Amino acid sequence: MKRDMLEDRVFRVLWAVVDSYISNPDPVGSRYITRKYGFNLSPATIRNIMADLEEMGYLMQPHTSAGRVPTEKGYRFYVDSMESLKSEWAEDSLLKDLRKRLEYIKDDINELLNETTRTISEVTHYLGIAVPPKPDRSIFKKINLYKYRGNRIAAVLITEEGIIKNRIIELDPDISDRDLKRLSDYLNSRFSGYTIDEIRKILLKEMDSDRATFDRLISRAMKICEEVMHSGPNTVFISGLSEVLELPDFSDIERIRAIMKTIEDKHMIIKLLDMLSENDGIKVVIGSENPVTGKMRLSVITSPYREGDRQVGTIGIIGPTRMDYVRAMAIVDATARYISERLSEK
Amino acid sequence: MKRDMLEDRVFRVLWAVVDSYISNPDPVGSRYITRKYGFNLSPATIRNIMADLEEMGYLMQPHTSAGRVPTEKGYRFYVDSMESLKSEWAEDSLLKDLRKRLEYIKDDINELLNETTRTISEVTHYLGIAVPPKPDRSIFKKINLYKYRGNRIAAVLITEEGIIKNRIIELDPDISDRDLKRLSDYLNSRFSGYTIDEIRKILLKEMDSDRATFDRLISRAMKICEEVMHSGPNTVFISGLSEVLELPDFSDIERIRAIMKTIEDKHMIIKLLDMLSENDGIKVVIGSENPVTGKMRLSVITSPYREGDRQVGTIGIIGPTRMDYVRAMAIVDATARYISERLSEK
DNA sequence: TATTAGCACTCAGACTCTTTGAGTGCTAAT
DNA sequence: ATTAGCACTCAAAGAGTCTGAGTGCTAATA
Repeated sequence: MKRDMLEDRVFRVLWAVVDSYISNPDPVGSRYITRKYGFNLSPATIRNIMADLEEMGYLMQPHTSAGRVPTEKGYRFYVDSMESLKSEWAEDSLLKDLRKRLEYIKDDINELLNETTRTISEVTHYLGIAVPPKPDRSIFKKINLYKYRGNRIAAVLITEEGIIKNRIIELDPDISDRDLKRLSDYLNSRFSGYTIDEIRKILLKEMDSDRATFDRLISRAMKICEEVMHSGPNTVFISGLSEVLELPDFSDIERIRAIMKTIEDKHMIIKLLDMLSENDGIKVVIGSENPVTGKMRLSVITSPYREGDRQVGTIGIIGPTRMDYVRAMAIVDATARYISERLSEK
Repeated sequence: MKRDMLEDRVFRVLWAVVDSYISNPDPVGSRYITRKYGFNLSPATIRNIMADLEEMGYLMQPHTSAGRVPTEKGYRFYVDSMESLKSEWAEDSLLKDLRKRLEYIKDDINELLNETTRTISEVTHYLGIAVPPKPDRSIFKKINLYKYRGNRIAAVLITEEGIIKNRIIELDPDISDRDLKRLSDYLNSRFSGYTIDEIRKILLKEMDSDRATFDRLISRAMKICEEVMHSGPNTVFISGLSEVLELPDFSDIERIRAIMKTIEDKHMIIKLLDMLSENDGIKVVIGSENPVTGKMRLSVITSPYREGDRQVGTIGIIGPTRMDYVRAMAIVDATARYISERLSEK
């Protein structure tokens, strides 16, 4: 009993330190805690507790005569302890605002996501990020081929989800209109209803059977599919560079550089987000919990969004580890929900 | 005669100051000039000349006991005096490299431009920028409409240039397949061969005549055209944020912030580049010569690229006013040529 | 008359030294 | 178990000094 009381108190102090540090980037001292968080204890006692917390790895001192600052472990505790209070996250007015801002955006998913990242970054002052749906798991609906300048053809692929991919492809020079028609008929009848992923697999099989090498129709079809499906560099939307630079956390030039470098390498970001979006729900990665954010003291909060019942992409936030996790999580959560709603409506 | 000699000498000193300052961001002193640029004059004389140049507005002193630094007027002189030496710009090896790097990129113009900005930024260490072709002046080739989820239709527009725009449009709910066919036939027969700009004008006229308001076919057609043509947010490709941060010119955080803000506002950049690309050839804007780069001590170098004989877009560089103009101009020039070549081949 | 040597002067930047104050850990008293 | 009290630490800010690169001016020189 006594034991429990103690522990509880210890963690309330930890919580207070994190809470204070999040809203103000100065190391937190014992006196400040007593005054502001009204434990009925003297600074000396708090000091003892803090020393314990430091030993346990939740806090650290930037230098001997300074207050304490949370370690990643400390943030982790804070975040985990918040998760149970999910219901209280929402700041209604804020979230309503959010929706309002996105409401007027047209149905184009890219525009929607782009504007989403902007909005997120504006309200949080962190980086807003969004990965658009990968076509891999979307369903082939129709492909159209047009002749285009000599030996090139333009291929337009439409999926059930409304993703439209297009690409100009160089084909053998002498393809006739009739061939083209046959080709697109073939593709449409053959693949309609499969996911892109499945189609890719089918194509691989076909390729193995040597029959394909002789059948021009199929080899052409394959080429087209390959090209169209791989087209479009994997993009991520990122906004808020200027926002993020306003944060006191990024007053160090070296740090800014490191971050820019990371951000410019979109592949890395995509990889990171992919890792996080494997299953449902909001996720928080704190600093070195993930190699990408690694040494840069960055945290990432993400949530997948759905189209119907399938999750197709991810949105999120990148910010310093000293981040207002509660607010950020609320915002990411609400935004992801809203996007899902938009994509799934009707 | 004597007069000319003098003037010539004065400007050779100016040239030397700019040249030196460009390769090394320290204010340039009189002694340094005599040693490094081998005028057969004493530092004292150079000092006199520099004082003259300062009075004429070509140079300035950061503080009394420092060397001189070029003003914008000074840079302008430098750039203008270089322009006549255009032929010597090319560093062959560099330009060949450039081409090699872009060669393997597929025919997709966006990918090409994106990679172009990357390459430029990497070799110059400044920001690489590119504006993709505006569809406004490209020629309508074909539009295809597909039914898509209830009352929406997917419209895909192909232009002669191979720009493919697509958009999902909400139309009256009860459109039949036959109507859709009629609609696309109408659009295709009516507008084929016109530029997007022209079509827009035609549409405006139609709108005036009240006949249109009653003819469903036309009003629908109009809606579709409007939506498709306006679709796609105007984008600019920008690369090299991390590169640019390595420059000594951007060791000041405030400056970085200002720049980020400018860059994030793509509309501004587009506006800027549009202003510059009105006619042919390479352009250099130095600092406050343009309101956008205004107080930020940034310079912009741009060159339009062509498709066939029409210029369709712009590529360029943004960097600090203390920029290696000659090299940068050479690179922009060569790159624009190369892009034009690629777009116009076949 | 144009150039230059010489000299006094200026000033940013680097360095050192000191002060300040917030915060700690430890010990002894409660 | 808690706390008051005290000695100690250390970053940050300020003051003073030194240095060196660079200037402008004047008087001597070619």
